[in-house]
Amino acid sequence: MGSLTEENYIKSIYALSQATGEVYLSELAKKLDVKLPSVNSMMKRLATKKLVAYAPYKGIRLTEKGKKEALAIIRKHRLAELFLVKVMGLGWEEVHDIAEQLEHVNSSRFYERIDELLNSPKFDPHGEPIPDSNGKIHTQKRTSLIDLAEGLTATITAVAEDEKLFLDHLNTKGLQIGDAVTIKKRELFDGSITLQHKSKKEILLTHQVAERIWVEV
Amino acid sequence: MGSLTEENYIKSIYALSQATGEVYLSELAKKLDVKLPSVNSMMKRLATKKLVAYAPYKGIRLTEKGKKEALAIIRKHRLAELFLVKVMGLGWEEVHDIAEQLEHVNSSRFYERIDELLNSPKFDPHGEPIPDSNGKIHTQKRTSLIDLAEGLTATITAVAEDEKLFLDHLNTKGLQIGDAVTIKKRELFDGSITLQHKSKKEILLTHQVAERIWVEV
DNA sequence: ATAAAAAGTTAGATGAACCTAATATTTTAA
DNA sequence: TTAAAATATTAGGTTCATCTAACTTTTTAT
Repeated sequence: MGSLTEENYIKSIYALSQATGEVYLSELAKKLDVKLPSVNSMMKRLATKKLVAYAPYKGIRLTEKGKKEALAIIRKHRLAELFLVKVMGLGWEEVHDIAEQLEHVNSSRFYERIDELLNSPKFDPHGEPIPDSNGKIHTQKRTSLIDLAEGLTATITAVAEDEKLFLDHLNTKGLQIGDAVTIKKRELFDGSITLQHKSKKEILLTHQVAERIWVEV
Repeated sequence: MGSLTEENYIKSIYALSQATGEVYLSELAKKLDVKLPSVNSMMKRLATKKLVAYAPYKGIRLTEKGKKEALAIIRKHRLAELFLVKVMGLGWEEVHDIAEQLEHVNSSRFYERIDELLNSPKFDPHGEPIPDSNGKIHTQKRTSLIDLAEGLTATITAVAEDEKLFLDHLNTKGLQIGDAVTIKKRELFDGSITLQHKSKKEILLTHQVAERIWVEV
């Protein structure tokens, strides 16, 4: 296991390279809130440790070893989040920062027990899949609320952001994972969407919010 | 809040200065497994932060501010231990190392919830008192098993070591906090003690073990 | 009481993780 | 197609937490 800092680099590289398999050093620098030279020298170190493939002036990609480490950290993060919600009774909007710390706890026993207590869960409180202990992860095909035609009904399966502000917003709108919603109206002008919710209330979401909500039709 | 390293220094100073109010640099160095110059320079730093009182060639003592910080860490450690045992179902012999990591988690919400779930507990799984959120701690007068006369019956209230090897040993002997024991025989030759246990079994403890078990008559 | 042992200090070095300033390479767009 | 913008690198410096080697102060024991 690497240092806390190394783990955070690995995790961010994994997250940012999801789409293309690669990250720019500058993206990483921004995400981690450090300057480019810091990223540059860390990449050299992670490259000698065979955790990333890195050639000067080229994008960064994780090696298999690097991916495995990333998934182990993500597993711990998501197990921790679910544990904090289900066992400790915290809200889904307040668990991210705590899980950021718990994900670095080095104890297989601790995470074994969490996994047992939660009965080997498949998804975290935000609907994100939890990698299994071998790093296998179910990546579902994802449909966003903004891709649904008017009149369609769908179930919320996940949300794209694990940030307090966003989740607080969903709380005030009364939306949760598992909720069924029907598209009442899509505004052409600003992309906002009106939903019919199980609570019978109509809910207005801006495009910015709706695109971050994943559903299953 | 200081760094992880600083927190570990503070905690060790507190533990080692319990008896006399002071620690030698060399004791600290031994406990933390670092060399004397490391301790020396850290003490200068903690002194400028007003966490320790320290004069060259003199012993170290915590300031009030330092004590408060130490007690906050100890509170987190002991709450974590009890949580790991009571809520997560781990054994008292395996929670120390995990609690060493959890005690550095920076989240009042997390510890608030643990405290609530455990109903503001007063003692950790080893019988050590848990400081309250203001750092107030109940230090009980302590009687060791080796101080009891033959024929007396007492209840185990705490054990002096939070180390796997010691606790494993107590587990094999079948001893737990809360157990009632009667002193059957004290051997003058080697200080060992034979107990009558609630399980009706006789248990032989060496002096080394018996002196680490606290009881209430 | 003084010499040896124990305890503590200072100086200078190292590696991790960061920084700024200067420079080089690659991409993009006039 | 070349100049500007974006991206990446190098050089050299900082702080934290550690080290070794050399030295000083205090304690202890003959």
